[in-house]
Amino acid sequence: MATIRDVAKRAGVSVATVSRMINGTGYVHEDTRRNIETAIKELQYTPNEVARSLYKRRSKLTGLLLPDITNPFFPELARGVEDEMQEHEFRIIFGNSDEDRDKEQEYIQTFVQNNVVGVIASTNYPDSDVYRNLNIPVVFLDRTADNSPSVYSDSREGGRIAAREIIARGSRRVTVLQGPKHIRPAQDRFKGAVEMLREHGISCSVIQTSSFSFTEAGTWAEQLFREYPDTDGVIASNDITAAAVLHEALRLGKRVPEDVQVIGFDDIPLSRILNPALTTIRQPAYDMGRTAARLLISLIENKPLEQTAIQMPVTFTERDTTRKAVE
Amino acid sequence: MATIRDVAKRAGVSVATVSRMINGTGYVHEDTRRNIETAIKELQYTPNEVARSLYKRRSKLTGLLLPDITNPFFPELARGVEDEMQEHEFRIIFGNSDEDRDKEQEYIQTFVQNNVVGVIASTNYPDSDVYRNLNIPVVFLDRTADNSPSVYSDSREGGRIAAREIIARGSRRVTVLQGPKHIRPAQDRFKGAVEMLREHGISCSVIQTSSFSFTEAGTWAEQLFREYPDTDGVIASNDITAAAVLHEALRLGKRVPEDVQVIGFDDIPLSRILNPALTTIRQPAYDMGRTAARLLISLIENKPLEQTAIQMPVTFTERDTTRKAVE
DNA sequence: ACCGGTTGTGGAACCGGTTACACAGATAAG
DNA sequence: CTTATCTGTGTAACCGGTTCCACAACCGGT
Repeated sequence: MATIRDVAKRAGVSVATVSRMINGTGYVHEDTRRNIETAIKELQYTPNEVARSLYKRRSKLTGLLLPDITNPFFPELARGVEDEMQEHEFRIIFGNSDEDRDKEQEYIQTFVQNNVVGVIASTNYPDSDVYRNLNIPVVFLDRTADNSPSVYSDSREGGRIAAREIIARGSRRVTVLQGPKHIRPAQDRFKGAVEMLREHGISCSVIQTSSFSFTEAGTWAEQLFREYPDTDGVIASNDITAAAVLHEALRLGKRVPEDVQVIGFDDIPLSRILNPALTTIRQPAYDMGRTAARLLISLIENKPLEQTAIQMPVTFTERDTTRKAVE
Repeated sequence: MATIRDVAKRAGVSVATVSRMINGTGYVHEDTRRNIETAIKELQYTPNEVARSLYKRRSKLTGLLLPDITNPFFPELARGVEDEMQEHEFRIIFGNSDEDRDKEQEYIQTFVQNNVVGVIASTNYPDSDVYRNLNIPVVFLDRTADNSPSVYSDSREGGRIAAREIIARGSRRVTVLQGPKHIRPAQDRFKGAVEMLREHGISCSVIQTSSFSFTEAGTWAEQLFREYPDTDGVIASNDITAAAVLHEALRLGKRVPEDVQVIGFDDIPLSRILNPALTTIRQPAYDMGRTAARLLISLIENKPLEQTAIQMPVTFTERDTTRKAVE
């Protein structure tokens, strides 16, 4: 690997001049510039980012912390983040937290040890010391913290919409899947749904789930129809569990949406491919990722900002697991 | 951020001693050790990995290059890689290549600029100069290159199995989805399937697809049933396209598996949740990721290896989009 | 001819670690 | 008692960049 000194020697100048030429800071004579350029080409020189980062105390790296890339909602976020970062020459150190505080802390620590310039985190503990003591910008993604930069969607409203729509379409014995206790957005969705159900005087059954994993989702679905066999409407806590519920309902010979309606949450790519296609509350995941990255970059560059807590719209996406609304 | 000099000053020793104590190299008196430990705690010191990396010319970072994290097959790989790396204290710089040579090259370059110790890449161009000139270990994942360390599965055999099983279950007018031209495993699956079909004297129709995206998958599915309406068996190039085919078949009122059988490839998590659940050729994605990471780590640590090209088994996973085999 | 500003360049300190080397005291062996 | 070895520590060079500062040549204006 060629160093800046090799280039300097070959071009017959000092390292300072090479550095200035590369970074476009300070004066460099046209002839010198050409010499350096050819030297760089001949040696296939590329600057060592580590050395740069050490002196400047800031790299071109950012940290991205997500609960679990295996949950199809997160790759969308990740991709949005990545694309935006990529366009601004930032790179990403990535980690899965599994919603685990220790793992999360460990990652954040290695992020700072590597001089990252900023962090995007999807965490349940935005108020923890780990973040408070960080002296680089952090953007919370899919999660909120008061007064902190964040990009999230209105889960409570999403829950309300789901309930409103399922009621409007005739379900009266609704079961709501509560979602993992420690995951804020899941709880907010749940609250929103229950709230709206109550406002309409409709009582509901509840199934408490403790993860979003594909394998366990089937279990909740079975439990649901075992405990509440006459359910005629299910509000799931995300699309994965909704898909499992749908699967189980059909397995039991129920017709969807005629006998049971199902509404999911997220609108992951697979939802439109299910049979019947899943009605769901859409979060614009990819855009959320991009927006979070954009926000972080602004923070990094100290740009003035109108708002740093960005709420994204949640939309009712009507497909085939719900009936037509009665006017 | 506290530096090693701060710690040294506080503990009343030199930086060399602190460094030795932290790294467990050389002698350190028990009393001195305790002093340093408390100093570290009081200052909340963590070593700057960038400085380390600069001197040692190797970091604790590895590069992971995948085509598109949005394709549900890759998060499984990524997760496998991440978990194994995590357990060995390595971190990951991540990038999506979109199967694009330039983007790929750009990422590899920034990987080396950041002193990564190794790279895991899922690329269509394993023989390109980018990799040949790399003087750090590379493991190709989901792709092969002769004599290079790689972890992949036997796509051709997978294709053969898919064809064999769909024939055994009675399909005679089979359509094979070819998959993107530049993606090796997709072509191998295709070849395997066509080969086996020919061996059984069964001719087949072919639909050429050019991506694995969710949005376009629907288009290929429509085209398939438009051009070959009497198809009674579909061998898809992966589970996403299979899901789209399944969706379209049902939309057209065909019964699956009675009228049309469908076999996918990959066995992504969603496959078992589809209705009917998708029969597919399984690749052990998570394990592949883990294995690749393990292999890379061995390479990094210069461990002697029996084999560096690791082929993973591909298994026929029978679910409900195929009929029972006739004996 | 003199002065101030612009242009162009190099030397050297610095970022925060690691490690080669020197050295001193203690201990063990002969 | 001498010498070799082990223990424990500090000084300073080094990794590969960036930047401060000094300095020289050149320019135009007075």
